[in-house]
Amino acid sequence: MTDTGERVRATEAVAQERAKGSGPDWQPLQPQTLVDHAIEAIIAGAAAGLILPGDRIVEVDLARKLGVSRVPVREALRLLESQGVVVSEPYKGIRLRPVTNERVSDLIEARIALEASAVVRAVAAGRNRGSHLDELRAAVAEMELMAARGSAYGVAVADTGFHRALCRLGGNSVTFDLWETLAPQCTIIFGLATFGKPMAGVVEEHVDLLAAFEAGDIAVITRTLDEHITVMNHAMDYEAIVAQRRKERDLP
Amino acid sequence: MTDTGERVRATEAVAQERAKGSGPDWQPLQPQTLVDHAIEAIIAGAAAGLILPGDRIVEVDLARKLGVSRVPVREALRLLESQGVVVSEPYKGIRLRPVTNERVSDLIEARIALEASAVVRAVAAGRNRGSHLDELRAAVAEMELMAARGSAYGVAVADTGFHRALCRLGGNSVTFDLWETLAPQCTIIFGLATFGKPMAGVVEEHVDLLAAFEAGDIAVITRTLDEHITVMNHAMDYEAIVAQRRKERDLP
DNA sequence: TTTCGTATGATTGTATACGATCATACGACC
DNA sequence: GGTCGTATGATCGTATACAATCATACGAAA
Repeated sequence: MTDTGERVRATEAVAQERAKGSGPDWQPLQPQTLVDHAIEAIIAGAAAGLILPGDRIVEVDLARKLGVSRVPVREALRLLESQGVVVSEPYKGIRLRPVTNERVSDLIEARIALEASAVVRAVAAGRNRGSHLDELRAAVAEMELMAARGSAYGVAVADTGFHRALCRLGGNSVTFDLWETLAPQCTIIFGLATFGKPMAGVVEEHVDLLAAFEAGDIAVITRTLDEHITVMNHAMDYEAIVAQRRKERDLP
Repeated sequence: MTDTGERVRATEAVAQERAKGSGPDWQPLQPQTLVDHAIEAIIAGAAAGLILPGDRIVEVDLARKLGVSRVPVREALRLLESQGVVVSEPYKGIRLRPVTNERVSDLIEARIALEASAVVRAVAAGRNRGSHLDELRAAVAEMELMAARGSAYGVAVADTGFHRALCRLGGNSVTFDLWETLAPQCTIIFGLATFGKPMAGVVEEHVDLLAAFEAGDIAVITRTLDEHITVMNHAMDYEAIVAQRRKERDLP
């Protein structure tokens, strides 16, 4: 049984444990340091639009807002920098990474590449049948529920869960960790875009994806994944969305 | 022209600039903070076997050895943690990530997946001809030179350069950054393994790879890349190598 | 003998204080 | 008027000091 050894947030750690299928086991609880809290807060703040892509992030301000000193904030920012969430220039400052349509496209493409690799491996290992699909099915069900309720956020969360589970089934912990690296950035971007229109279509797409996965038809899976790209990418102008958000915020 | 915005070491930044082919341009020089030095030192130390996988890393000791305070060391370790080079448990300690054969295999597989994705995109964009190949050719030449000199380390460096260039030609900065994330771990592992035997074979493989790339034959490229995996993976027992190193170090 | 409570040293997490660097603005000099 | 030197406030980088936590060892009580 592979253990990534990474530190993960408590909620995810639980989900990860559940996914192993070996029943509810004791989870060696990890202390939540202020660094972890800071990381989560920054991502959440970015996804909520409190800080917009390109915005300056001043350590002391952020530290004051979070009620901690600069040190944990700095360490959190360093970690986020290595994930590409923020960009930093020594002695000049840190800012939330600006969003360009090209970057969004690259981000999605990279994510798809990782997932495709994972899927191929999962199918090769026969992890595309039976109880292995439990988590995927649950995610789809959740997605349908949230779509019915009209909760775009809920759909987005379930969507992320689906792809995460898919990636984990590949069994390659490195690939999975890389995927996790990308996840926060996706959260931020899609959070800003409110994941607006499709909803119903998205759900259906995942149903298809799941079916193709169970059938082991890699060509179909790859094609379906690729459609994600084109839809996500050409359907929205993320730069415009950010500009719009900025205008809304700066005027009143 | 895309700018990843990441902080990179000066030497790499220069190479990156050169690779753009737009002539020697002014490089906006980046201050080298102690954090950067610490990162480099840790990776170098690990690759040189000063610290072995699984070894405890005590902040204050490392800080003393590097002649700096704990803060930059901590930040460096945070960054390396997010890259998977070290693992950390709050209040308990940080250690160099233990090496298992499975992990090495996963690492290589993930890297190959990224490179394959990049290659497909590079070929699709027509960046597999003419001056785009300059850097690749240079890397192969360097490899041949180093092989002739019998410098395993030199070959390894050139090898890394080749694959980095290949990945960059894909034009997806996210994919490239992910690849860079994996690079230090590969450096450490292959550094320990001394990259021993093949040498001549490795050089030849890259010549083939380059030819296939120029021909745009994706199937051949993929297959050649996959051979890397199996060779690297099944040819060596990394766990045994580390154990051997440890024994050598602990006894005298 | 086993188990539990407590003390102790080591190590990490966090806060504060200080030094280094940058961007900007202003005024002197040409 | 333009260019350069210099001052100033803001911000980041680093060092030091203190608090929190852990692993271990030791001893008392059952």
